[in-house]
Amino acid sequence: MAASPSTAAPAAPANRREEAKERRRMELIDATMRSIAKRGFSETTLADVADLAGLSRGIVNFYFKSKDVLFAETLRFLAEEFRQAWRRALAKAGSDPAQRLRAMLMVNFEPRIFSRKKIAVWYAFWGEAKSRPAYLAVCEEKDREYREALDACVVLLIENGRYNLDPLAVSRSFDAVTDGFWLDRLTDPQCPQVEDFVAATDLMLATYFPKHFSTPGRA
Amino acid sequence: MAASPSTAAPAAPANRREEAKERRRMELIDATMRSIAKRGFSETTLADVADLAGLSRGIVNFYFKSKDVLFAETLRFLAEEFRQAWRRALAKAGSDPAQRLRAMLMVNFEPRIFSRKKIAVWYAFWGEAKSRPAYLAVCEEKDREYREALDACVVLLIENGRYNLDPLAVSRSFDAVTDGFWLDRLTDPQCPQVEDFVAATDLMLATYFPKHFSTPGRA
DNA sequence: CAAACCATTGGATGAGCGTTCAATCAGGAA
DNA sequence: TTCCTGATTGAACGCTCATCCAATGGTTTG
Repeated sequence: MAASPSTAAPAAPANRREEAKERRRMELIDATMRSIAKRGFSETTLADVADLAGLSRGIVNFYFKSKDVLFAETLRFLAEEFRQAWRRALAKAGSDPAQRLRAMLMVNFEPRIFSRKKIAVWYAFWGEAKSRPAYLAVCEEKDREYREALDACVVLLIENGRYNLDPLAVSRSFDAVTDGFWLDRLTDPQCPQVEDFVAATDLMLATYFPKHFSTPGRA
Repeated sequence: MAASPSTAAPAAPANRREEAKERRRMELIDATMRSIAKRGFSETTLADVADLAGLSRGIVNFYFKSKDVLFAETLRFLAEEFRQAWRRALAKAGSDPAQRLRAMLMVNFEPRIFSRKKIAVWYAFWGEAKSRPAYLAVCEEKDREYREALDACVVLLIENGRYNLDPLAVSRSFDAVTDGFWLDRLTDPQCPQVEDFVAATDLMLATYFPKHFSTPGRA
């Protein structure tokens, strides 16, 4: 855990430079997400990104080689954030398969993840993904890893409870339902609170795995 | 049901003109969908649409007032196709609430609907919808109508079988899961056959409503 | 303090695109 | 056949945008 010699001094100048640079990159990625959420992918311009970041017009091409690279890095940031979130949740969930499965699903509704801004960006990329292999690769890897972890939880839980269920079909359905809730969040501007989505997910868990989950309270 | 005098003659010249015009419009809308599916929304140009339709560059602005209008009409076409599909399915399903619910869900997997081309277009629009009120309105209306019909089926089925389920949560989940399957179809280029999605949906039906649906065969 | 370096600016450039429109073409009417 | 209406073409226009770059300002180094 000890820092290497070259990075030992916390306030070393070279360090501050690097930190500042990293912060700027993040500011630009954040501005990119805001712009996509506000204007849509196809109307996002580098000028708008720079404006939202409060910086000058030419700045993006200094920090990122091109617009395409900026977009790819933005997507990569989102994928990494999501990956870390479910891994953290899994670590915190302990060893009970039921709690592990629930933890993996509930990650989708964490405030940091379940924001209209970020969901808008995910959907913008999905809309473009087919034609841009670089984006598709990032999406696919994120999806594959998450699905594999989800599959593992589901398989264990089905064995554990001797449920008569096809694990792949169940896993696929749980994965799909959270993506569908994201879409609701994106297109349905009013109503459904986070709690409603959590409740629907809990209900689904209790319905598929009644020995491990109890039905949430009803109105 | 009788045609009005002015449209009575099947091969009247004025009719042929109108028919040809309508056919051209459809060709252009189809080319638009192909272009969006191939290149993504943000890289779709009118030149590409015209090329795909095998027509000249300026043609789109003759049939549609602007690029925006062409896109809006494309979306409207998809929404209308979907609406008609589930209404037809509902009419054919008879009066049994269980069969009506299943029919409404299976519409999502009809070949005409569940094609990568069309799903790519849906997702492209969802990615842009937030920033374009005209698109959002079409999407919302389509969603609202479908959800209302779905809700009605679910409510009836829950009453009918005296299930202890929150109808809104159930309806929301079934709606979400099909949208999620669409996303799988879009981003996951290989594997899952239509039959797998149908099986997962049937499994979900059987799990929520065991008195009305039996678990599909297992491997 | 001076010198060197690096981040940052904002205007210039050129490509690509939507839109327009005058010219051309085809098919039905007379 | 000839005329006429409306469909279709494709080149031209003007605008927006990504990219580039020479000049500037600020900060670290010696």
